[in-house]
Formats: sequence, C-alpha cells, structure tokens
Amino acid sequence: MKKKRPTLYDVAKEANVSIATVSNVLNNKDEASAETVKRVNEAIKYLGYSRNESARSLKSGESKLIGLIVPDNNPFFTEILDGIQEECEYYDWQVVVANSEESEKKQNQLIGLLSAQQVSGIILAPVSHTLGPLKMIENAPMVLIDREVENMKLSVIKADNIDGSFKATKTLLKNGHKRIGLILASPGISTTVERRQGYIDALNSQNIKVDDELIQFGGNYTGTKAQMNGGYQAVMNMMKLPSPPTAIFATNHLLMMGAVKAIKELKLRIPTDMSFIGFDDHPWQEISDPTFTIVAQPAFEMGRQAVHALHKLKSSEEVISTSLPLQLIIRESCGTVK
Amino acid sequence: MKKKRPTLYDVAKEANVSIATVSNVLNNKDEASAETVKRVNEAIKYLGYSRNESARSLKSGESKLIGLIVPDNNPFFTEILDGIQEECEYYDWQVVVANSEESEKKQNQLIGLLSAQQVSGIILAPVSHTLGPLKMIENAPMVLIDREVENMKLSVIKADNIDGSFKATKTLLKNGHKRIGLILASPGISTTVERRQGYIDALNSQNIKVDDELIQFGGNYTGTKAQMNGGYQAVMNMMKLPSPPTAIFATNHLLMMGAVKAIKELKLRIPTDMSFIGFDDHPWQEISDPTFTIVAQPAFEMGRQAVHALHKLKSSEEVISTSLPLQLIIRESCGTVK
DNA sequence: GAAATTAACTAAAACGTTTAAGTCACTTTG
DNA sequence: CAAAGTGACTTAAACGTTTTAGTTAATTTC
Repeated sequence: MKKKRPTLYDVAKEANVSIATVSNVLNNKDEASAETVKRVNEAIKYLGYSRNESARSLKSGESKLIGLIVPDNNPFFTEILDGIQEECEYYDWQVVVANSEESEKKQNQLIGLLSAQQVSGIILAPVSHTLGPLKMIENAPMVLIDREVENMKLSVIKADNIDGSFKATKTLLKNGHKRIGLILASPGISTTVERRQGYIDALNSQNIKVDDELIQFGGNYTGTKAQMNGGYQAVMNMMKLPSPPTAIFATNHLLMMGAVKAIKELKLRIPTDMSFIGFDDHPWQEISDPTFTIVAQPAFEMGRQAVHALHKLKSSEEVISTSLPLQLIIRESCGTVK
Repeated sequence: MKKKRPTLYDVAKEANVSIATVSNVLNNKDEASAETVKRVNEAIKYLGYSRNESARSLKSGESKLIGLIVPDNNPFFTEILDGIQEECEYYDWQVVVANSEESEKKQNQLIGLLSAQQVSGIILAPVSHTLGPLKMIENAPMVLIDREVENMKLSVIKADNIDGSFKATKTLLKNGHKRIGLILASPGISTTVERRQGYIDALNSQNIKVDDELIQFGGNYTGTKAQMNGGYQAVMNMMKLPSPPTAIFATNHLLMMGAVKAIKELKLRIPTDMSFIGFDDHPWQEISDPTFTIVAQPAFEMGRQAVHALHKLKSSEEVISTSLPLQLIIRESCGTVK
C-alpha cells in the first residue's frame, strides 16, 4: 500500500554525492558543477524523489500551508477561497480550509490547530468584534477577511459595506420608497454594523426617520437553514406592522433567499407589490423571474488580496487595510413605489 | 511579530522532568505518576505549549492533514467539503483543499504536492477516466469521490447516477414527452457516462429510439462561465432542430443554469412550453418561479462517507465502493406534454 | 613561488518530536 | 532471600531536511 518515499539520502547515494550537495541542487544554490547537477537530477528522476515538506517545515519553522477559517461554507466564502487558491499558486502555498461555524470557541481552537501545523499564515473571517487571547495570533501572521475586529492593528481586506448599503438604500429611496425594511445578519460582526450604517446614512440624507421596527436581525442563528429562516422571519415580522415596508433590502445571500421565500408565501409580487434588493451576486439571480437587483461583492478579488496582504505582512511586516468597492447591479426586482 | 513557540524541552525544564516524560503525558501513555502528570500539565498551560505538528509528522511519516482535490469550487463540491470537514473533526484531521480546474496535469501536480505534505490521505474527484502514473498514488491512500476511474480497485464514494438519471427521464416520459433533450457535461468523466446511460435505459424501456441530436455535451470547457455557456449552447442547438425537444434534462447545476437562461431568452415558458428537470438541489430552486424539479445528490453524505472510507482504508486496507441513491424532487418545472 | 582565493564539494549539527532501550529503587514471588 | 517484576522515570537515536563550518585541490595574485 504505502511505500516508503525515497529521501535525500537515497538520492545522494544514487548520485554519489553528499546529501548537502543534493539539497543545494534542489534549492538551486549554484554550488555544484554542471555535471553534478545533471547527475543529481537524474537520480531524483530515477527514484521519483520529492521533498518531505514535514522535514522542511520542521527545519524552517514554517510549512507551505496557509489556513483559511470561514464561519460557513457558503458561496461567498467559496468564491473567496477561489481567489485565495489562485493567488496561492504564485507563492506555492496550499490552503487548509476550516469552518468555525460562527462559533468563537471553535474559531479559537482552529487557530490553535492551524498554528500547530506551522502554517505560514492565517486568513480569518472572525465571528465577532473581538479576538480572544492574543497569545494565539503571535504564532502565525494573520489577515482578516470580510470582517474587522476592534482595537487591533491587523491587516484586513474587506468590502466598503457602508457605501454599498448606502447606494442600495438610496436607489430604493429614489424610487419613492419611504418605508424600507432592512434585514441584517448577526449584530456581532462588523459587516452588519456597517451595512446598517449605510442604510441609516441614506435615510438621513433624505431626512427620513429611521424606524427600528424596520430593521430586523435575521442572522442570530448559525447554519444555512437557520440564516434563511432568519430572513424569512424578518419579512414575516415586518409585514405584520401597522405600516409595512414597500421595499426590502436583505444584506446577505442567505437572508435574501429566506426573505424571498416569505414574500412568495405572502403572495406578494416582486417588484409590483414589493421592491427588493439583495446581496451577493450569483448566476441564478440572472435567470430567476424577476431578476434581482443586488449589491455584488468582489469576493474573488478579496481572496486574492488577502493572500497578497499576508505575503506583504510576512516579508515586510507591513499592515494593509483595504476596503474594496461594492457594486450595485440593477435588475428587475426594484420598481417605483405605487 | 512571530514569537518562538515553546517546545517539549521548555516544558520539561519547567516541570523538572525529561522530554520523554512530557511526551508520555501528552500522549496519555500512562507511564507517569499522578503528581508528575499534574506538574507537566501545569507547565504546559503556563507556557502555552502546543505540539509542533511538523515534527510529529516527520517522525510518524504522516501529518494530520488530508487533501481534497476538486475540479471546481462549485456548490456541489462545497457541500461535499462540508461533509468532509464534519467527519474529519472526529478523526482530528484538517483538510487541504486544492482545485485541479478539470486539468489532468494540474491534478497530478496537486497529488504530488499533497503527498509531499505527507497528507494522511487524498480524496479525489478525478478529471478523467484514468489515473496517471500509479507511482503517485502509492504515497498516500486515496479515495475517489463523485467520479470513478477505469481498471483500478480504489475506494470510491459516488452517486447512483444511472438510477437518478433513469428516474428523471422516466418521469418526463410518463408525462408524455417523447423528445427529451439531454445536456451532459464532459464525456471524459464517469458521471457523464452514467447519466447518459440512465437516460438511454429509460428511453429503451418505453421503446423510444434514442436520437443523438438530442444529446448534447455542454461541458467540454472548464470554469463556471464556460459550463453555463455550454448549457446555454446546448439548448440553442437543440431548439434549432427540425423537431425540437419538448422537455430538457440538464445533468448538472451549471449546465442547468445555462439551459434555463437560453430557454428564457427564447421566450419559452417552463413548464408550459418546455418541461425541465435539473440536477443538484439548491435553496434558490425552491423560491424561483417556477420551482424546479431536480435530481438531488447527497453531497454532504458523500463527503462524510469518503472520509470514513479513507479511514477504513488506512486502518484495515479495506476498499469500499458505495453508490448513494439519488433523489428526484418533484416541483413545478415539468408538466405534461401538450 | 608562497599566500590568498575560489570552486566544489562534505561532515555534522540542528529543528521538535516519538520511542526503544536502559536505569534505579522498590516490591513481589516461590 | 535471591530472582524476577514493576513503577517511574531518563537517555539517546531517529525521522529528513537545511545550513554552518570545514576540507581539499586547483587557480589566481603580486
């Protein structure tokens, strides 16, 4: 079954040199004669030798792995992963993907497990506003993605949520809506705070009073089903109000699906009876009926930049903070108010 | 920035014992007195010690990592990843996720990189019918997922594609359809072969002749956009036929979306003008209008079972082959023929 | 033409574990 | 009461690399 892999020593014996020379050849250290290089390379090929990265990483204190900790394997983070993988190819890193399931305890455990693996760095989408005992983050360079934490100067690659939310809300306002329902995820993460802020800023800019009953948190629970259900309940709650909203803005993909489900169940038609703006673009939104206006996140790019930031952090201790612009894609789901 | 982590040696010094004793305590070897165990554990806590997995894996020849190689980061494989992660928690493994982008060359490279990392095993969704030089697979135990390869007795966890496809086709036939368009992915993978077979079996069972023009391969290209486009083109081609299909069966998620897009562009209504069955269930299919009848794959369960099969393979050299049943979920998208 | 430099190597230590093989002071056994 | 065990340790080797500090012979320098 599992054969013993050849080692440097085997190659050295085959090529009649010392293991140091083989190592030099492998690392292009330019200290061997052309003839020796050739002989060593032939031996490597003949034996099918490849490095043992465990040994290397023991020696160097660092593996060629980076850790990615996401709170959920949803399409948004999958696209981020895609970007991360693409950029990692350049640095010759592999990605260990772990799921914190929005649990702080699990997140901290995972940070521990990953740094035990001697990962070269960690890309983290934190589950809350704060990071636990700093001890852990001393072990591996860390870059935050999508979400920020308070009081720490860490590199973070995120979206400009305030602006994205502002633009979406403004669009609804321009279409004449005065009562706009906002469906947010958990209040414990920075994206929620920012998306709420953008909404409030937009209302303020038109001198419309913020009605807290129109702001619902649908993401207090974890897991796909629960988040969808959060969006569903949020709509149900809002529509029971004496003066229900004429438009709804759902600030993530799962909340959006739950919300649309509720709207459908209530036999309200989009955009005729209800205007709707969602978050996170996905192909199906282009083919659904109606097609959905959404705030699109540059998830792939975020992934790429996070890897880049990690590398920067490692090579020059430089802390990078980027807010990438969000794009409002107008489709059919928001009309003018009746 | 990066602090040196304490080692066994530091703990040993702190607790006034040898490193062997510390190691024994760490591994619950039951060779130390209760008092010593306590002292060692205190030292571990005090110093914030945790194992260096690189050293362990150098010694043991095996890391606590497993590799997952997918051809694409799509929702299907993401759900598989979810299942893999859940099951890995039990075995205390972490998952390195790599993307072969449906390229055989890349796939083989990745197998090499992962086994260089001394992964405990590899879960692979192969990009073609054959596996390259066997040399590679001797290095790490391997379990195939979703797709099979020829002439190799490897563990494989897959879906019963023939039956799933048979059931879907049969349903369309029962509804009176005689010309059913089939949209397949790349002919180079086993799922395509099987889904085609199920379709043919169903037609044969009703004595309906197979028309090759109704079988389109939409997945010869790689990448999300390209696959969707493949589905789109497939529909466009079929609808140009003198006698176009009255129903379409798209055999994966991306092809389905492309196909629906084309149908929409052609101003055909589902299910009034065209019946439709898709593949892979996703929440949006429940809220779209119409809702879609689909063949659902137990992706999460496949992930779990793959990890389990890997463990079985390692512990007892037992090769497991499983075909999990597919479920046809009937919704609104397929009606009776006019 | 002796001293210094260079090219092409090699020997050995080190990274942090695990483990086989001791050691030593006490029991236990027959 | 000598032999054999046992409990609680320790020593040192080994895993496969990288790297520092040599070594040796050939070549350059003045």
